Amino acid sequence: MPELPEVETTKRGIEPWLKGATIEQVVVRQPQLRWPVVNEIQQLQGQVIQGLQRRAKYILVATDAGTAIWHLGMSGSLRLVEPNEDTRLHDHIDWQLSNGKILRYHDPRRFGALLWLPAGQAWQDSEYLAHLGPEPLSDAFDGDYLYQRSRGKKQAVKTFVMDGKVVVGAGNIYANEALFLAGIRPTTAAGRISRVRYQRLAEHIKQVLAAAIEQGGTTLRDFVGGDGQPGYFAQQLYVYGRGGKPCRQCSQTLTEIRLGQRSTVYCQSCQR
DNA sequence: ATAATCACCTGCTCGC
DNA sequence: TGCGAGCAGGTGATTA
Repeated sequence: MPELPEVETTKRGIEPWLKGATIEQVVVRQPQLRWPVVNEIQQLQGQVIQGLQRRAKYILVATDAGTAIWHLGMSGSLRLVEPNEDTRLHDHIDWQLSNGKILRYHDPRRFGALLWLPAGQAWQDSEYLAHLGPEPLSDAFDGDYLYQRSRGKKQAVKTFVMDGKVVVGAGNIYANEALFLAGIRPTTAAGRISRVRYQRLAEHIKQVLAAAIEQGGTTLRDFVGGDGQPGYFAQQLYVYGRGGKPCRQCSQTLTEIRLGQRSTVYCQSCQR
């Protein structure tokens, strides 16, 4: 489920129930995730949650003892459940909260993670976060930045913008969409795209992510009781998942290829 | 250094 | 109906 808009929506959805609550118990049923859940994670017990932050697709939970860092991987989800709700297959971690709720982590593919950063180390310096590129919705990210970073690169522009060291949050769906909206063919070498075209691309990356975050707020607002499964606003996608179907702008059949092992869809007429 | 590929893991869909 | 192949929203490690 999680691209950046889904992670942001998750963060916003759970924050009201987490902030100010005490973590009474941490239950780890399956520690073998992307990285093993360390025993030190138990230091969360008894801690008051000071607040939540998102950096890239990571959700940071701050306490006086340290910071817990969630990553949802490809199939992870976090939601609040009532204490009497039975656990299901792949419900790997629970946080029992002082307000009676349980924060429950579910992740069939186990590509996600729960990391522990002891107090005293700034999370920006964490080995998992230090190398990350700018946030796409920040002022640090714009067309000039993409232009400068891409000079001399022969890599396809799509894999370039999906590289978290360049910019975070441009996952496969939104990279496909932003490239369509910017009229740029995903296979074009990153180093051969003009400044002006990168300015358009950066704007569309911002726009498509912001719009999805806005929708996420309405589509999966209910993190208590609901099943927490978001949609991808499929009705609004121009290219992702639409290979072989007609372009919504010009009706030409959309082309689907694989780029860096990821499904890539574009319009040969609208994207040059 | 750069760019492409592999690997982690389960579940679902598709074609035979 | 069953079964293998291929694919899925991420990203660090490994290979050319």
